[in-house]
Amino acid sequence: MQVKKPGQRPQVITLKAVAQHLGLTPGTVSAVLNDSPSARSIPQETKNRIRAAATELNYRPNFFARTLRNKRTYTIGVIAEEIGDSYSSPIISGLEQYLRNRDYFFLTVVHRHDPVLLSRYSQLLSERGVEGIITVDTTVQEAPMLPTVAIAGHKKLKGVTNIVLDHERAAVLALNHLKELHHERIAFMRGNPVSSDAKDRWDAICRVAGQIGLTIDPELTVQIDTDDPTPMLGYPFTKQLLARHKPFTAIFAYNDMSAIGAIRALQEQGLRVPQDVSVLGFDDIPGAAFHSPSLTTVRQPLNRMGEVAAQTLLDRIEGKKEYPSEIAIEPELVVRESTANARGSC
Amino acid sequence: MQVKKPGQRPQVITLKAVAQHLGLTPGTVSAVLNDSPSARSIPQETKNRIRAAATELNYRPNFFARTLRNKRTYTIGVIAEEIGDSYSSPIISGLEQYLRNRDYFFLTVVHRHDPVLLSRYSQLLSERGVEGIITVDTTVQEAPMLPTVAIAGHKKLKGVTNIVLDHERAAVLALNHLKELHHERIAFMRGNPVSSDAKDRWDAICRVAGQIGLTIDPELTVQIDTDDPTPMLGYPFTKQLLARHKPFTAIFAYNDMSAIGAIRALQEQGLRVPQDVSVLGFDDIPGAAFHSPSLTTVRQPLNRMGEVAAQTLLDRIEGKKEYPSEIAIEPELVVRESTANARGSC
DNA sequence: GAGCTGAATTAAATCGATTTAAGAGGTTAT
DNA sequence: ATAACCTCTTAAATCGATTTAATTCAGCTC
Repeated sequence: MQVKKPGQRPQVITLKAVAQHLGLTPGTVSAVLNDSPSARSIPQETKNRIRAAATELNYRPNFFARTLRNKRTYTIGVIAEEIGDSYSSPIISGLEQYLRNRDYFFLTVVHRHDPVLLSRYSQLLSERGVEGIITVDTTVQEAPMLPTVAIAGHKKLKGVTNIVLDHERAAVLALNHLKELHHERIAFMRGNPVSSDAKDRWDAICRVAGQIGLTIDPELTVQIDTDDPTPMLGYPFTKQLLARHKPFTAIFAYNDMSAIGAIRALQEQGLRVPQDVSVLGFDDIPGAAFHSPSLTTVRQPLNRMGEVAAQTLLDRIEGKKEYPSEIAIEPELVVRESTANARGSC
Repeated sequence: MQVKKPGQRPQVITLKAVAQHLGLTPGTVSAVLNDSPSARSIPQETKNRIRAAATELNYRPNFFARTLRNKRTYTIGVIAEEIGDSYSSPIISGLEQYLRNRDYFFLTVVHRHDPVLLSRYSQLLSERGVEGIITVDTTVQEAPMLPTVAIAGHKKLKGVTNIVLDHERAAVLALNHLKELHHERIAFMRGNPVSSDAKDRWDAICRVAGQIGLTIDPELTVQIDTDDPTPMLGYPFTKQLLARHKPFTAIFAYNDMSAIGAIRALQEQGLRVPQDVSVLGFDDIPGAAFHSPSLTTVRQPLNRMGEVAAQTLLDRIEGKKEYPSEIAIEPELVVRESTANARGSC
C-alpha cells in the first residue's frame, strides 16, 4: 500500500523539468550532466547554462531510473554471521569506512548460522542489484554468481577471494611465546566448527607445534561447541578441562572472549592468572587490554581486514580482471599480563 | 564503466519473456502475479498457467523497474555514530533482526561525529530511496523529510520518534543501590557531550540525587571529553579524579567501558574494587559479566531498543498516522561484584 | 544553386514493470 | 435487432534517465 504523505518529498525535479526550464530536451541535458561523448559538439556556453540550472534547481537524478538503464547500483552486499559481536562489528566498521570513501553503499544481512537463510540471502541481495558480496565468518559452499570476497573464508572457489589471517604465523608467534616462557603442558581450546577459522587455526597449531617440538595432549584439548558472543564461550569448557585433573600451565584459548571465560573459570577454581596458569587469547578485541589481568593475545587487524576486503571487491567490480584467490593478513603478538613464566604444575 | 562478465547473470527472465512464453501480454501476467484488482476477471485456469510459468522460468521481477513505478523500496537508512563498538552494534543487530522479518533491507552510514557527513548522508540515503531513517546515538538537528526514529535521540522534532532509556528510572536504580550500600561520597563521570545520552543522563542523576538526599560534589565530578570505544574512555579521567586527592567511596561511571577503565586506574593506584571503591557501570555490555571484578551496572536492553525502533518506523511507513514522539525503555539494575558496602574513605 | 560538411539539437527507442483505457467476442435484456 | 453488459485480453502510457539515429540550419565549395 503506497503511502504518500503530502508535501513529504516536495515537487521532485526530474530531468524533464530541468530541460523544460531551459527550453531544451532531456537528452541534451543528460548528455551534458554526464559528460557523455555525445555532448562533444555542445558549445561550452550551453553546457554552462545547463549545469547552472541543474545546480539552481537542485536536480538529483532518480537513482532507480538510472539503474534501470545503466545496470550499476554502486551497492554491495554484506553477509555476516552476526553483526553485534566483537569480531564482526570491527570488520564491518572497516568495510564501511572504505566503501563510503569510494561512494558505495552496502546492504547487510545476518544469517546467524541458519543455512537456509544463507542461500536465500545471496539470492535476495542479487535481486537488489548488489554488484558484489562480502561474507564475514561465513562458509560459502558454491561458486557465487557475483564477485565475492570472503573474510575468514577457507574454501577455494572460483570467483572468490578469501581474506585470511596467516594462521601459520599466528601459531608460530603464540607457541613460541609460550615455549619461551617454558610452558610444556599447554591446554588448547578448539573453536566451534561453525566458526570458519576454527579448522585452519587448529591445523596450523598442530603443524607448528610439531615443528617447534611441542606435543599436543588430546586430554588437554577441549572442543567448543556453543556459539555465544560472550565469555560463556570459554567458561564451561575450561571447567570441563579442569574436571579432568590433568595438570597444565597454560591455555591457548580460541579467542579473547573464550580466554576471558577461561580466566574466570580458573579463578573460581582458586588458580591465579598468570602465576599458576598463563592464558593466551586471540583477536585483541577492544576489551582485551583492559581486562584484569590484561590479555596476552594474537591480534587480528579486523578493521583492516574489512578495508582490504572492500578494496579487493571494488577493484574487481570496477574492472580488474585478475584477482588473488587468497590474501593473507599478518597477525601480531601482543604480550600483556595474562601470560608469565611457567612455575610448576597445577 | 560497466563491466559485464559474460554469463555472469545468465539470461535474465523479464516479464515480457514470461508473457511471450505463455502467448499473453506483460500486462496480464503482471496483473495476475500481483493480484491486482484488474486481474478480477481473469479465469482461474489462466491464473494458474501464469503462476506455473513464473515459477518454472524462475521469474524475478526487476527491483529497479518496479521501484521506478511504485515508489516503494522496502529499504530504510541507518545513520550511526559508529558501528563497531559495543553500544551501536547490538542495536544494529536488533534492527536487522526485526527488519529482515518484515522483508526490509537497510543501508548503513557512519558519520563518526563529523557534522558535515551527517547532513550529507541523510541526503544520500534519501536519494537511494530509503523510506525512513533510524539514527543511533546521533543528534538530529532539523526536522527530517522522511519518517525518522532516533535511538537515544533527545530533541523533540516533528516527524521524529525518540527511543530513549528512562534515565530517571536508571538514576533511581543506581543511586538507591549506592545509597543502600551507605555510599555518600560518590564520584561521577559525565559523558562526552557528543554522546547523545550524556546530558539527559546527567540531568536525571542530579534530579534524583536531590530527591533521595545525595549531594553531588563538583570536585568529585569529571567530564569525559574523548571519544574512544575502549576503556581508555574512562581511564585518564579516573586518574584525573584521583589526582585531586578528594576522598570518595564509589564511582558511577558513564558506561561500562569507562567503568572498566576506571577500575584499571584505581587498581594501579593500589585501590581495590569493590573493597575500597565501588564502581557502577552503565549499559551491561557482553563483557561486563566477565570482567573481574564483574560489573554492577544499569542494563540498557540495546538489542530490544533496536527492535522497537525498527517496528515503530515500519509501522509508520506502512500507514500508521499517529506516532509517539518518545518511547521510553526500562533499564534494569544488574548487581554483580564491582559494588559493595562503603568501608571508609580512601 | 545543388551538394556537402559540421555544429547543435531533437525525437524516439530503451531499460522492465505497472496501470488505465480500450477492444473483441459473446450473452442477455428490451 | 440493437443496445447493454459481461468476460477476457491487449495496447499504450507511464515511471525517469540514457543513448542512438535523425533532423535542422549554417556556412562553404564548385
